[in-house]
Amino acid sequence: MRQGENVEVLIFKVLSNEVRLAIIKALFKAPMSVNEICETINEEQSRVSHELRCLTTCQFVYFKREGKKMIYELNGGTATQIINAAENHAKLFGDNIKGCNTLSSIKQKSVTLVK
Amino acid sequence: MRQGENVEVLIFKVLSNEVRLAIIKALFKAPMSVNEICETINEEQSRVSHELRCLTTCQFVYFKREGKKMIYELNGGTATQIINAAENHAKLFGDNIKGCNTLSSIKQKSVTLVK
DNA sequence: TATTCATATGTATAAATCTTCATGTGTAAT
DNA sequence: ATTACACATGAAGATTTATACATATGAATA
Repeated sequence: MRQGENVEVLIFKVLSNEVRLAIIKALFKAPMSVNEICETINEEQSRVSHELRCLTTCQFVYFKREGKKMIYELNGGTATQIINAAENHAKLFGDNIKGCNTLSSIKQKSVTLVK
Repeated sequence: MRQGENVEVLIFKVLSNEVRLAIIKALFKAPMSVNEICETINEEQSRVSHELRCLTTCQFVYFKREGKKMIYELNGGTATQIINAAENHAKLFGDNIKGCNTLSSIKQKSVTLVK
């Protein structure tokens, strides 16, 4: 992260990652242990643990111990709200966005709307 | 961007940048030329142009020429929806998130909620 | 208490993104 | 047609983030 970065930017950074987003979406359905998350999203355990730490720190999920397992659960509905709003944009404009190869240097090909 | 990345992740990536978010927020108020954006958010022109290209490609803004100037304008309300939802999360949990130093290796300090 | 299971953490390399500088392009005015 | 203005683009080095591997930790059970 860069210096002085604001909270909103950080929130979007957390969500702008395939694995973290997949974890959140998996937890939409139900609380799960780490292994269950790994199976659901088909990712390696240490990878998932790293991302879960990020998600708990940013309060998108919390956890509780159950014997040897850690059960992760979504924290409130804010993640859902943000993701739904993004899905709305994706629904409207997704086809254009899909063509992107890089972020800073996206190849622009007559994708601009003009009123 | 990584291979096969989905549209939602890309949308969040676009928003997870100080300058791009600042541009969008500047355009909340009114359509502006590139120079006006530069002055408003206090950033260099080439930087702003690069980020505007990203924003137009992803359909958050569009533009029209007016003489020598290019006037940039927000495209619909989806950006506002997404940002408002993020602000909602920030309002609830921002204090914890602020403590973060890096993204993948956030230092976790008893920030976890337990029901 | 030794072992196994479930998960977390540290770290190094690879990959992506940011940022700046130099320069290119289009429009309008001289 | 030349110049100035407004903006866009290319590219490279700097910085951040992702990813994978090795290993550590805590709980339960033998």
